[in-house]
Amino acid sequence: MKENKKIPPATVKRLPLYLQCLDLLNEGDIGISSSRLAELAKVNDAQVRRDLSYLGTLGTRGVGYDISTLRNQIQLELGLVEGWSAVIGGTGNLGAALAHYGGFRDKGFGIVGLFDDDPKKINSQVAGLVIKPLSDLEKYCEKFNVAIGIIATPGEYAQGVADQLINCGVRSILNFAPVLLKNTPDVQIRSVDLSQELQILSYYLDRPVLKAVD
Amino acid sequence: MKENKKIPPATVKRLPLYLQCLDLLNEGDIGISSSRLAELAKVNDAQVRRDLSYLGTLGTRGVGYDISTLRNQIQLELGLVEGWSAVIGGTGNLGAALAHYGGFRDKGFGIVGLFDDDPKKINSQVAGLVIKPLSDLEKYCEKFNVAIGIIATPGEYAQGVADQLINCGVRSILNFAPVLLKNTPDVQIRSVDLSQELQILSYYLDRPVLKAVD
DNA sequence: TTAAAAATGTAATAAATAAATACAAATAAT
DNA sequence: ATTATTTGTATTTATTTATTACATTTTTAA
Repeated sequence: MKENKKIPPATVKRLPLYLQCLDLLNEGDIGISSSRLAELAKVNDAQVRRDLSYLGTLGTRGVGYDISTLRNQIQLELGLVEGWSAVIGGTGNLGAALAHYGGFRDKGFGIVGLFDDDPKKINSQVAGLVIKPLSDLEKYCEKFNVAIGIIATPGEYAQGVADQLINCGVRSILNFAPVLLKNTPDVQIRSVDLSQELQILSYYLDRPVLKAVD
Repeated sequence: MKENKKIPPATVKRLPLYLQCLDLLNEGDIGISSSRLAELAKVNDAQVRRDLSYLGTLGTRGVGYDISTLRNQIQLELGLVEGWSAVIGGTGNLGAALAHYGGFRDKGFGIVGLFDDDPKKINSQVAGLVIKPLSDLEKYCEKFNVAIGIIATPGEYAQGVADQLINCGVRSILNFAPVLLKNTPDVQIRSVDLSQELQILSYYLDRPVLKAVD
């Protein structure tokens, strides 16, 4: 368990963004300045330096940051080098999309199981994985030491799947179902609601002057 | 165009949440108090009252809020009654998932076109819609008065699709590709990066004591 | 009829976040 | 050597968000 350096949530949110920006650079590039990174990430350059300073003294005065050091340190801080295993509950279109999504594996997350309770789907394959019934969840969690559960079921099944995940020891859940999951102590739940995002966009649709924030 | 009442972004973000919570209530329920709604939405009850007060004087002191009035007013404020048309660019797994996703139609958004430049996909059907080449985008935008573009392509094509959408007069974009789109004046861009969400979750995975914020 | 309870609306305050400024310290370039 | 560059960080300022507190209104009930 890492000690709690207490990086502000707003900074944690920007770290993946910085990582993304670093991937835009040319292969040959060695270093980058805070101002250049700020430009790519569309934030203030002092903010970049402040954010990065939470990870330690990474840069060199008068020079800038070494790109590969920066990438490594951010990945380390975010825990992207731990090889976390994840499972996906729900294998409809969204579940399948997530299973195929290369972005997860690129970032060090391995999808080790797909689960669904629809008899028509069980034992069929998606993205090279055989869909299993949720009753097999515990077995998988033990075998692969699953750290993350991704919920992609219709709303009405989401809480049930969450309960089973938590019951199997999963302590981090990324929820794509359009429901608010119950809070459980020591369980981190992060929800992404596609329709809510569209609704927020809709508000600003009529009001081009206003600027939405993240 | 609506006048700019300037509702704080944090409030705009919670309005869809309140709408979701209202849908959880029993059919028979007529009214709801700020504290009950706060409990469902997991926020402070004063926050609920403050948020709702931006929409006008909706409640009755000593009584609470009329559920259907509340629902109507939030929908009105968010522009969910305008029947916006949307198109989806990119018809891979994620695009298909979004095309099938009922949550959009439920909230008043109509998907009127699917676009992809992969010859193997053009003219095939997904969710009852025929996939068209992006060269047809302009025609569709005129015909259906498309207000929203949803980008679900791989990262490398996202900016190109965005440019075409903007060129066709689309002024609101919901981007699911893992790239930062260029800012364009008067164009609202909202990005959802699935892998970034997972990375943020990953940070908190090792630090159960800390509490993530949205 | 009056008093107590319930609940909103909002002013005032507090907390968190973000942005800007400033500058010493380290490095590189001339 | 001197100048220019750039980090790291302290300090300040501004902005946004969240919370507290309470007057006001309505309902309930004694």
